[in-house]
Amino acid sequence: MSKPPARIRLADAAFALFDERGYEQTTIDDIAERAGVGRTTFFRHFRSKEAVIFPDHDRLLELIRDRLATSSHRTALVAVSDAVRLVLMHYIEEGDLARRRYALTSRVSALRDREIASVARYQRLFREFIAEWMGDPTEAASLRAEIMAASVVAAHNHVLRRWLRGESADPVAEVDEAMSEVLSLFSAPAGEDSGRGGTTVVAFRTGQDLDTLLPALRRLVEGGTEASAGTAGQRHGAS
Amino acid sequence: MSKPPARIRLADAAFALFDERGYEQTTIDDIAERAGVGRTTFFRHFRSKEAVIFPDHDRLLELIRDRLATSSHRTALVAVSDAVRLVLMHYIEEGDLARRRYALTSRVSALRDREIASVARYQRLFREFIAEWMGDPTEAASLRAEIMAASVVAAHNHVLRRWLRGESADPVAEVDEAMSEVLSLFSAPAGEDSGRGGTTVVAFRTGQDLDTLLPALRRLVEGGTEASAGTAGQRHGAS
DNA sequence: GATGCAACGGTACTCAGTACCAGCAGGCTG
DNA sequence: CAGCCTGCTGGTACTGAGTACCGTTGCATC
Repeated sequence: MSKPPARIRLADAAFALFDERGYEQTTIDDIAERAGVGRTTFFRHFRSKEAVIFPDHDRLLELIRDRLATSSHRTALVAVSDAVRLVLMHYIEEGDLARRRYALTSRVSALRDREIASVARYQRLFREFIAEWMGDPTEAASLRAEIMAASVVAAHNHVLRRWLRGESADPVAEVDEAMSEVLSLFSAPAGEDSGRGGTTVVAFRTGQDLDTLLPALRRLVEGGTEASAGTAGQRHGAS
Repeated sequence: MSKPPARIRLADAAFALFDERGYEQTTIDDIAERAGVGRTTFFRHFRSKEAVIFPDHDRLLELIRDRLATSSHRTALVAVSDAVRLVLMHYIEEGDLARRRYALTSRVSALRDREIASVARYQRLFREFIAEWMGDPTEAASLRAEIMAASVVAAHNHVLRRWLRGESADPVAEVDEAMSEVLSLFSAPAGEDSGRGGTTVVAFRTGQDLDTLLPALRRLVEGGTEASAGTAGQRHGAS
């Protein structure tokens, strides 16, 4: 029975001790001692005490970056909502470990903050990707990119946390659903793939009744391209 | 010329030293020494080194909580997008101090993480408020609350950061615009305040042409309440 | 056997944060 | 005036995270 490598022993010892006495009550010396290694060895394998719990967020971030770089989706939002699945998959593969980590981060605010900071890095990556993809440097587009990224991340986190709490049997299906919810939020009122025979109706409110604005509606539908939306109502955002 | 209180002197000294040598290169002893007080006094006024830079996030959070508790808006989203203005106002009142802090948080990742954690607390508050307000414990509603909170916060941060970077002359007007952008995202396809004489058109795509679905449209508009949306198209989310 | 290399353990240090104790000014009461 | 309480202060000593450096051991290679 050869001992498992030090890195594994350290992680195991850390989780065990965190469970037994709590995070703050456990020192690096405690962990190293239980793992049967020196204190120095701990820091050789993990940059910090927190890093034992979040080992490969950096790697995951790189994975996502690659996925985005090589993705060929029709819209930036689809590409992003595809890439974010990598995170979910990663957690699911970790299985029980991810849940133990969740139990810890729920109790220890320092760890929760650290987790949040990691998530913010994904979100930033997404925001930059979307903004670049849109190639529209206006303020409105930039705002929209920000909201899109935030929505995707929020939806993902929602599903992830449900799964971590054991409230979801099929997180993959749920994340699909959540992403389509997000996509529908931002689906452009007109344009995109219009002119393929269907009808796209723009959502708006107006003081006029239906018959009054019907001509404008008809003009919009038959016009095909987005062009003259001014007559029918004020447009919000959207490409 | 009597000296300003220790708390002020400490904050001034801290900012000055952070600018001169950087955040990590400045020790608490340095700050205390320049402020002309003992090390102990520093920790009496600020819980930690980071807290010198983010003095009153807790107070602000309470302010927002109160605002939400006493607000009487028509929808949760309006209440939240109103409450988030408190944050913007607070920063604007701080003026140049807020900008110096921003310059610091941009460079020092530890501070950036801390800032992000604070923002996450607002977002959580908003999420809980919206979820409670909706009173709908279903999964879909919970997801929607999460996305709403994230969108409001993202929109706010976008405007705030623009102002902090000196790119915005009128952040108050911009935040109004940004919030109305968010509101329009989530404006319910039907219902809410219909039947008051205006017209609310539902956004959807369909394979049929406009004339075919016009009767259904008309029925929706005249029906007043939300009821039979099924005939016209598939509905997404919403109350 | 000599060489290079990778992982390890130990010591000593800096610095953030905590705990505890002691001084000192001002206001209040007897 | 004396005594006392209170708020603010400074000092000292401690714990624990994280860093730097050095010496050792084990192992493979030439």
